Amino acid sequence: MITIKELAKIAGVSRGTIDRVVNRRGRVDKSVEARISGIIDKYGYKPNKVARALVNQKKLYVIGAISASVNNVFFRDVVEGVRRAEAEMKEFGVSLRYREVAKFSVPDQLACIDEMLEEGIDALAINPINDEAIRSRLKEVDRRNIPVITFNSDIEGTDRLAYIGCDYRKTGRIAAGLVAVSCREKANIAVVIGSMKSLGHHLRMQGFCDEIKKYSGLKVERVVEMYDDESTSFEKVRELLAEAGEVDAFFFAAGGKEGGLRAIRESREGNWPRIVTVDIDPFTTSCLREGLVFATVCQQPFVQGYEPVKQLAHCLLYGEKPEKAVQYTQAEIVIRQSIS
Amino acid sequence: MITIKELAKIAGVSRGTIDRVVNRRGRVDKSVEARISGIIDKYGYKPNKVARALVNQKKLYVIGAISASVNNVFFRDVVEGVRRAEAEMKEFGVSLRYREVAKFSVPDQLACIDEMLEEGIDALAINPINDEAIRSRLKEVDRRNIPVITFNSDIEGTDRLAYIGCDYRKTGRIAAGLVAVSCREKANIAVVIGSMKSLGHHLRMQGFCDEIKKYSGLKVERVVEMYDDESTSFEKVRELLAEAGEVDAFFFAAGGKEGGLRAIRESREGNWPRIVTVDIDPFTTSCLREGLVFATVCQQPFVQGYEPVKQLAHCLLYGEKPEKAVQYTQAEIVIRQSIS
DNA sequence: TTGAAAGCGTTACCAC
DNA sequence: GTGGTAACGCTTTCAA
Repeated sequence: MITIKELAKIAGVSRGTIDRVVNRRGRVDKSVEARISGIIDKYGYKPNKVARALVNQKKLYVIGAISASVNNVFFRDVVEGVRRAEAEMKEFGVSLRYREVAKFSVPDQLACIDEMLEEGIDALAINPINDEAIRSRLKEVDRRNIPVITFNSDIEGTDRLAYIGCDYRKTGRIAAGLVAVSCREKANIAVVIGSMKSLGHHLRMQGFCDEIKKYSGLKVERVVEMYDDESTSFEKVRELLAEAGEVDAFFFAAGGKEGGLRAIRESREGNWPRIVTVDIDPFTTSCLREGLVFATVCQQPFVQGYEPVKQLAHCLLYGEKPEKAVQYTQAEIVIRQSIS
Repeated sequence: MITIKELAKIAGVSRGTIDRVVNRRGRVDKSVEARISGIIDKYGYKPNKVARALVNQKKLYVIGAISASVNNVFFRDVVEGVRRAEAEMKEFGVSLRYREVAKFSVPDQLACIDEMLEEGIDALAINPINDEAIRSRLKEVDRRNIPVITFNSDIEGTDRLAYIGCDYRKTGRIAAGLVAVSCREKANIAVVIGSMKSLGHHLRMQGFCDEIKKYSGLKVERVVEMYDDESTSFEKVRELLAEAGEVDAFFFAAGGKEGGLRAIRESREGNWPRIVTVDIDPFTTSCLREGLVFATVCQQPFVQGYEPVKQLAHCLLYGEKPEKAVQYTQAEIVIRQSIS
């Protein structure tokens, strides 16, 4: 590994000049710059990360993190991941500014971004609402040379360094596979979803339906929206059960499944339909334990909190950009025996 | 974060002396040592990892890695993990010496350890055979102050820093859960295992049987050993099918499942029993695709290669010991929809 | 047993 | 534009 010092001797210039070229700081003569660039390539010089980190420790970096969620049990694990990354990076002079905003409020999220910008952040991890105003604000963030990583849900048309989160369509397909395994012959299936307008939910449902079609005998008979609301979920599922009484399997494709699950539990004791959900929380865990839910497909919420912060820190500290722009978290199948 | 320099000033000694105390290098007056230890605690001094790494880069560390396996498909992913860690740590002056030895040959493994010891290694990652001779040799390794991490299988009675690998019993339990989901009412189950004498296989079977017992109607009727040999596997499974013809589900609890699966595929076209396996390889993947195998429980082979090397490197570079002595890899359920 | 000083590879700053 | 030098926090070496 060649060092900046050796390179300087070879090029017959000072380390300062090499440094300016390597880090594109400007104030270097065009011709000199070209010559040095050549030498850098020739010798394959790569700045030493450790030495770089040592000097950079003096700086105090602030990473902003914004979750679009309040009181969502899913985000507890995300926060844990964020905190873990924070703890690990603390000794390298990286600190964190974490904030949660209401799930679907564009103005809130906008205000939050502005606030952070004002307070001063060096990088941003955000679970963005896929909205025009947010998009243009994130472009502004990028213009200020603040690196951005999105997590949990993505937003098109910005220069975010990476998206780290669920492959929604795949989650749906896997859920379908699980339902299929548990229903040998024929089955009527109901899908309970948050909102058709949510891109993630929509993709999940598509993946699910596409896959179910491959099994003759299986049919998605009903799709119910419950707007992430427990009581709506409860009511709609109860209606569904009363109506025909012929639902053999359920797929709960979003949060807010508690209401619906309670409705099922109450309605037909002992003779439950086959149920697959997404994500896990204490309630789902108890449902797995008692056998009401037989599988749930999770999306590594911890990783969704941990990785964005970690990768942004590495970006600030060592100038390392994420290798992959789209990093899907694993679609983890959890059954009763997986827990504890 | 207080530095060694400041501490030296406070204690009224030189940095050298602090360094000697912190790193237990000896040659420090007893009373001085006690006093300085007190100050270190009081100010909560922790050596700066980055600075430490910077100086230590001059050193060239060698990590030895030994897998007990030749031509095993499973270990391809392990090797990938090892290589990845190697690549990442290379720039920090860590190099790797990787070797594979025949699966059950104690003399081979012993010879391999000795060889490495002679060539000179600074740390050892090993997939040990659980044997008395190996155990005592690993104790010798420890006596030489060479940190050891075991992976894939553990060995009792040594001072290995950590074990990183599968929770065999849990894998068995999860497999049982999957079989149970797919067999609604009654079912006769056959378990195909490598060898009862292998601790891992044994635990897996126990976990499986314990869990199956919880489902009335399900019964483990037969357990077959095939000694990790494809043709034995083929023959024994064929016999089994011919014999009674009443096996509703199979659990292949070890590698060498290819023979057995072929036997099933040939025997009853279209009307296959429910099959769960462990681990994944191209053959298993194709079985998942065609629907012969409906689920396989994997154990993150990549992680089993990556983490030991990475953690040993951190140990050498920063003096960081693994936080947990037993690090189970995730028991990952894979179905057709999980792949590609 | 202890201290002083050099050095690791980088960045930042101040002259020129 | 460019060069020289100090500094980051630690380990190592040599001298006392």
